[in-house]
Amino acid sequence: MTPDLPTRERLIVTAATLFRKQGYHATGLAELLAMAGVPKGSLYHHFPDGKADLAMAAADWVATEYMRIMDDAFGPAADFVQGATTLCFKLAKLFDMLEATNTCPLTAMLFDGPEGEGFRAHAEAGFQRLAGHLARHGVRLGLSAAQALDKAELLIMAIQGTWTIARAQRSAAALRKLPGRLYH
Amino acid sequence: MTPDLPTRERLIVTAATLFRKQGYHATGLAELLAMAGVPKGSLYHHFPDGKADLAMAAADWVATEYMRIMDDAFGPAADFVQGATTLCFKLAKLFDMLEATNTCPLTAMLFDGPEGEGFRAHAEAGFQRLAGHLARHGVRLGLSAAQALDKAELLIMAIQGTWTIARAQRSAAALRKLPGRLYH
DNA sequence: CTTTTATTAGACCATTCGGTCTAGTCGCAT
DNA sequence: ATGCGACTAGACCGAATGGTCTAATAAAAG
Repeated sequence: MTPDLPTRERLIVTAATLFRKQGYHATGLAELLAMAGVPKGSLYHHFPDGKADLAMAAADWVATEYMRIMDDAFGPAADFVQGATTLCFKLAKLFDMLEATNTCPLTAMLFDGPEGEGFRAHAEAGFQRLAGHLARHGVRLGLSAAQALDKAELLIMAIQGTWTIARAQRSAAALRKLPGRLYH
Repeated sequence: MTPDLPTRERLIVTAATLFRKQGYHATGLAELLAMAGVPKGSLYHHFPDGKADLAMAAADWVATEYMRIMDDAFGPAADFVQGATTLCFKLAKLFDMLEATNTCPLTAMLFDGPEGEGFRAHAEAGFQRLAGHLARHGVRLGLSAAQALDKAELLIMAIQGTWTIARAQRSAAALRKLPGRLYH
């Protein structure tokens, strides 16, 4: 799993991968540690609160990755719709690369995570950050602040739901159809 | 929990409730049985394959419920957009009633369930059934078959993603805003 | 009433869960 | 070289997991 990253990073990436594929509760620590090639002691050294702590870090990592993909898609775009279209196709490609087994990065962290208010708030903040980031692209491309946030939030929500269906169907087709359906 | 239903039904309803609130893997059999007031023996009598078997039945039950709500919303509607708007508001009300802790009925069964191909296929079929059902309303309201399916699938996907966000935000506001965003 | 089938009841089991804890190892500053 | 802090290693733990099994009970049929 992901060659010679520092232990801490390797744990985060492995956790993100596994949580996205199976969910938080379906992933055992033993499985996670085996895949990361890291002993238990190291986990609790880097993440004193264990699995829940790791989930926080994984959520952050995943959100950052997501923002990077957004930038790649919207950077060269001439308008919001074009950026959104590129984003959907990029995600469809990612979906295929992950062999259709992974869930939407966002959904994984919003749906299934450690119990308790702490993580919920963290996940909500993560979504807010993502939406804000995407909205900024909208503004840059000429939308009003309100319009941009509206379009950004709708797009993220739609992608989330669509990805979930796409996984059940084992096909990225729904993701590729999304822009056409959303902006006819 | 839901007074004097036959044991089998009580198990299904309790399972659907719990899976929707916490997910499949986060729900223990002990918890489930305690809430349903049913001993273990009865579970394995009615559902020989145990938890996974019960999850199938719960998924079916939830899909049927969802279709009933769709009918309530689209039955009196004059066009698709009106029906969709009513549906979103009905779901928002349901969301509030469940104290914002539950996930979208569909998402729960698509995201987190028993391992193995069997359940995935079952969940996919459930979505297909739902989309087909909703599309039939669309056709009845004047859309072409292709248009109706497009709009039905998009609506269901958007609701799914939106509900997930709504839960993270502990507010049904996003669900109520959805129709306006989707159909400007 | 007697027999038979459907259902309930829960003790019991192996396994796995997340988490703790004590040794030991490594790199680096002195 | 020595001492120190960061990190690794994995044995170990109690609790909880899903699942099995036998005995008791209820309901229906003869």
